[in-house]
Amino acid sequence: MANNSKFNRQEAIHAAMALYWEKGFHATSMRNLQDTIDMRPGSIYAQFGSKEGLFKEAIKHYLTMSLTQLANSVDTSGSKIEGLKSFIKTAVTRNESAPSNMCMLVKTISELTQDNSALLSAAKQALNTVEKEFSNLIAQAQEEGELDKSVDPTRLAKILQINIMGMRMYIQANDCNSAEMITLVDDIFDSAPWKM
Amino acid sequence: MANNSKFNRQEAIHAAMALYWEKGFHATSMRNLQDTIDMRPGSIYAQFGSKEGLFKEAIKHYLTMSLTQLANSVDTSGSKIEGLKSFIKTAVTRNESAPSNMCMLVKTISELTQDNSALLSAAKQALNTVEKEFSNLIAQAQEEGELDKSVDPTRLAKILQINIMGMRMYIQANDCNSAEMITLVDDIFDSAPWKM
DNA sequence: CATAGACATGAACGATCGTTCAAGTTAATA
DNA sequence: TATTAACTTGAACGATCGTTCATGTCTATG
Repeated sequence: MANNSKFNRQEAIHAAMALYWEKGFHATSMRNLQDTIDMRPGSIYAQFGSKEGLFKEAIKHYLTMSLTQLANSVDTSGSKIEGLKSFIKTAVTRNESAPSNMCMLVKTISELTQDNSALLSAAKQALNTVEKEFSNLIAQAQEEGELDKSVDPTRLAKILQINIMGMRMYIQANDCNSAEMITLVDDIFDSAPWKM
Repeated sequence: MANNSKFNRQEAIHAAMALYWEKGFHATSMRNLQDTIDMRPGSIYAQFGSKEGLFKEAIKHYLTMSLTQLANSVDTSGSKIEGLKSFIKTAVTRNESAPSNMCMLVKTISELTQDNSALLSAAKQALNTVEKEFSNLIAQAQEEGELDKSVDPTRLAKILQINIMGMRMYIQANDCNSAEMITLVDDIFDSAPWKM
């Protein structure tokens, strides 16, 4: 073996993810990626097979990051519901340093068609995993007496997803100030049918 | 003058809109468009100037269609609120014959970056026009005693937009059955803070 | 019938796309 | 130190991109 230490796979995937997240799949060219992750075409193709292969890795990495962030939120808050709330508030708060204010999975699902069916279903599945984790946390909160048992965790998770997607999309579409957005978030948290 | 009768500008724009709507801006090539709207490159560029120019026309046309559909909904229902509700229910109902289940403006705002700033702001502005029309209808409903005056029309319009965006995005992301979706829609309509 | 001018045509342009691969470089092993 | 295998490199490929323009086609007018 030889010459096998230089490159850091995780760093490359992370940088690629950031670029794909910002520009979307089609607007990101392999030459953009070459510059950003500082690898030459041969190495990229040896490692990831194709533009699609690298995108798949980017999605996987994005999902891992999201689930880790959610878990950290819960740990820090010491409460399932408060952790979930905090995670969601972060998601719907403008962040200039992030590649985009939208969820990368949502952007992908919005952009791609059946012409890239593998990537499309990978993104859908990842988003579903997040929703399932919401649902798990809600169920656990109920077991721990933190939340009324009358609401269906699956259903509540769904409604949360819809609201997060809507709010992030709204932020993308309007250059609204964050104070205004926070008020809206509070409204939505306070409103039926979930009462969190 | 001569040879000036053949081509129908509106038909061309309509067909182009459908293709852009389905595939998005970047994934739609001029050759795709040539085939779909049955025009040769020279004619397209004479009429629309560029790929961006044609997209701009597509957005304009989409906005016109949307506002017309909303007005028709209100006329048919004979009530501002019922018309608005019916318009929204149609929007969040799966429609296999439409180019996409998402709003073309939202798709565009999600896809594009500052690299296409003219198109991006055109889409944002169009979406804002729709929201303003929601707000107008709500205010009129209040004047006519159809809706409680305690809610702020601007604010309610915003919340409606957020929910529509969220629901349509959710439909795109999940291959959920429409019955399930309709129940969710009803839930959201029935829930605070708007009580429609 | 000839002319003029508006419009349609599609071959072709340079640029860039995703991708390949022969050649070079590196470091562990014999 | 020579060998070997893992890994990097970047020139180059054919395809396709958005766009241009010389040429052809058509019809209203003189």
